[in-house]
Amino acid sequence: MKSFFSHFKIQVNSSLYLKDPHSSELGERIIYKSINLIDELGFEHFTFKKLAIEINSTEASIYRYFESKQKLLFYLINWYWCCVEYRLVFETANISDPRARLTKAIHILSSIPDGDSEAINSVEVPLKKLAMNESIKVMMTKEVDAENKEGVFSVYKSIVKRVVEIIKEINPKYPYPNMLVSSLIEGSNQQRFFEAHLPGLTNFKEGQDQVEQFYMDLVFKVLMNE
Amino acid sequence: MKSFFSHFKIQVNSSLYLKDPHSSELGERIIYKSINLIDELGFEHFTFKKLAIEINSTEASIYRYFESKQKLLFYLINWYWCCVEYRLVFETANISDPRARLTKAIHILSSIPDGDSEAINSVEVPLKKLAMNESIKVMMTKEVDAENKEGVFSVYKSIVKRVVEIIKEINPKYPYPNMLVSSLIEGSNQQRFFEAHLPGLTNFKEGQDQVEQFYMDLVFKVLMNE
DNA sequence: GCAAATATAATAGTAATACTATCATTTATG
DNA sequence: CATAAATGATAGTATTACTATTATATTTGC
Repeated sequence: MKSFFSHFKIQVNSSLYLKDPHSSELGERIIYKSINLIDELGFEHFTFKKLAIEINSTEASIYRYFESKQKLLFYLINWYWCCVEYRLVFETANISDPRARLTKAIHILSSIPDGDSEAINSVEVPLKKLAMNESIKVMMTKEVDAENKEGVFSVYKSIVKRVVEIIKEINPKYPYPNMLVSSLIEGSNQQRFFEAHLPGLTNFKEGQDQVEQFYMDLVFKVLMNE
Repeated sequence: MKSFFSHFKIQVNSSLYLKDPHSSELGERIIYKSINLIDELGFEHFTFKKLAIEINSTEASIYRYFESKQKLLFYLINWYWCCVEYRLVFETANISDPRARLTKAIHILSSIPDGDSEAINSVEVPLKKLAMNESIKVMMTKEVDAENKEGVFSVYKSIVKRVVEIIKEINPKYPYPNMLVSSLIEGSNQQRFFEAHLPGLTNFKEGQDQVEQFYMDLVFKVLMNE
């Protein structure tokens, strides 16, 4: 159990920072404040200058922690992915029925966690919102291959792999488990964006989590054996 | 039939340009060259300055046609959406079986068209690649609500609506047709990006269009009545 | 408690970006 | 051929995404 815990100590890939932001008070101010500020401005309008003003510091100081705003966003997204993997492991650990485990996994991947009862820390919910609205912009770039080589996507891949394993228990013949999981993760983020801004592309209903229900229905139907 | 054709004369929403690029030779050089250049550099590294050099013109001249590079990209994406709607209407027009019509629609939405036999013009294929890799970056921004009000998404919504109608013929009780279609459109683009750069998230197989097959399988299973 | 190391702040500077403005020149049109 | 319209050439601004330098705090090791 020891190696298990050490794996889940929320430790973001060190290629994403120049200096560990958790190692100092300024570092913590940088990451905590950037979550709000990116959310507020949108990543395009977010700058280190604006962040520096918010935390009463300077651009130069922030650059000692992160080499670019893209890396900072990747850091935050990785932090979120670490939260998700943690929950995925612990919340499915003692469920023996693979279908119940998959239900739990779909919930974790597609819903916005309840801050009080589900989130493992105070930033999981705001991080989820960041990942939802901004992550795809730093993923779908020309730099993706270089970043992949640095290991930026290892946690993400590990999450997909874990859920794929559950799917294989339920229907080992299903030919597209990886695509099903990755399209669920990214698709649910996008559907929530659409719900908020382009509801005509969705089947929005007040007071119901249509996104989670949509994917719950979809995944189980797709895995049905004929 | 006349009003039909006039609807499909590839006419991109006029809120997207200051001066119609199809009205002059320079305008056409701008849009044709920008397709290649955005694809080559990625939208983040694409600038009007670089485009101006490529077409032997100036930044100022390009700004007479498009108020920003975002609007230019939206213009190109809308152009692509117009191609897709055109094909969607004409290629399904005389198919009576709704399942065969849906098969065709999924093909049009999820595949990369064959330049010789399928594309309706010389830019559909490069436009598809642009839409695939870059569209989400201008869609998921803080400006989306303003752009939506200007009608930038009307063709996109119309495409979704057309496919939703087919789905309703096949299974009128299915509760999430809009989400199914919009997740298919965006998801297939992303899955193709993953295939190329993060194949571990997919079920890539040499020589097969796994993306189209994945969605073909998925949509029909999801629409099955119990 | 003090020196040395380290972290941060303050400031300055650069090249590129995303524009706007002005004016001269070319090209199309009536 | 005159006039308008389109384009080119040039310049300029504010912002961005950094890098570099030096001064001032703050921490730590002895």
